[in-house]
Amino acid sequence: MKVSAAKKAQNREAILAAAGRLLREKGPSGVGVAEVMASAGMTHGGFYGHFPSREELTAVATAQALQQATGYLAKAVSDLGLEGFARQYLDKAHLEEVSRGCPIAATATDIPRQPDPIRAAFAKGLRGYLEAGIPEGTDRAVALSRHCGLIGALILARAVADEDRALAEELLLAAQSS
Amino acid sequence: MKVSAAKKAQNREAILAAAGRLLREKGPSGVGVAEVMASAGMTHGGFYGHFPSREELTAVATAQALQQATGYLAKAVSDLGLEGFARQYLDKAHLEEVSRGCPIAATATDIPRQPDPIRAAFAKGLRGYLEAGIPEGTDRAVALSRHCGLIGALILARAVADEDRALAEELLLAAQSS
DNA sequence: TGTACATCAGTGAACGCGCGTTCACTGATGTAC
DNA sequence: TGTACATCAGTGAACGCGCGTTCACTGATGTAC
Repeated sequence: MKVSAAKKAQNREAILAAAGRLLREKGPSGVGVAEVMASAGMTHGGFYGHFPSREELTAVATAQALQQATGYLAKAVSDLGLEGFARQYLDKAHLEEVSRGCPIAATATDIPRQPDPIRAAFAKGLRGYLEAGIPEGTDRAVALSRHCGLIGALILARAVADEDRALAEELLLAAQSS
Repeated sequence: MKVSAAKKAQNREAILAAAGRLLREKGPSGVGVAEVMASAGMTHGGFYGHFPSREELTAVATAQALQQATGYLAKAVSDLGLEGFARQYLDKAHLEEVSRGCPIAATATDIPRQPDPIRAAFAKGLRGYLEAGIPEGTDRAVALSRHCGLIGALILARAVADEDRALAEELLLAAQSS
């Protein structure tokens, strides 16, 4: 059952959207062909008409996720400044919003174990993200360090959120005021 | 071929040591029964005489790794102060020393996806680690925030170390003087 | 101290399951006339 | 505009592989006498 070219493009977007969600929820090795395709409303066999391999899909999804995050960051910093962004980033709601939240905090420790294309996509994406997160007139090192603190706090808070909610919220709050 | 009780205890330690290494290198789901046992000089079948399941081994290895890190942190903070520890923690050498380096920076984003016992071991271990990392007379929130920054910087630096070494080193340096 | 025997730590084959990938097939699309 | 046909997107069965777990077996340990 062939589908129209427009529908095929739409299916590719659905696959990528599902991969982006799974990437954040389960990490790069949690992006499974069968689950992604089911989540996009198809069966697994059709996957290879869209991407040459699971690895390639994961790399594209990684690049896309970091681009989305960069766009969001750039807008927030320009609208609210770095500290305004920090307040949003460290909001308690971000603890639970894993599947559509920051892809860096969701996957960072998995990256060194991934194959080349995924690591490359992440490295390129992270550089773009950080460059976009340095407001005019802010010292570069200070801003970089600030982003390390924000991302680190969210990662640690999420790691303990289920078992030690108090510590999770304390970390978010502590990182808020630098 | 039964072995002596002393040898059995020694084998258990070898299994745990191998698991601790693999935990840091490949994450909690990278602690595989066959690889751990081979690395400890045995075959996989004997594993279940030491631990009831792969999951239980991973939980014990996680608890042990965080205890080791806490011991190291406590000593460094008492000898060098928090900023002295920070300089050691952010040393370039720590980028490569994954298998015997900080287990938090090696596994943190994997933790929310792990089963209960592993998450519990991590949460308990992280609280202990952080409490041990607040020097006398230092504001609690400031110290917590500082640890978020250190761990976040190492995680991000490692994520890009292979593809963008300059950024990796810049992040370590930026986080040093925060 | 020496001997006979029960115990049990580790071996390696086997099983079930999930997952990435392949492939013959189907039937709707879109093109050539 | 209508018809005939080639194309090709998606289906679902099948394959190979790795991994966690089980189990019958072996032979060294350590205990009872």
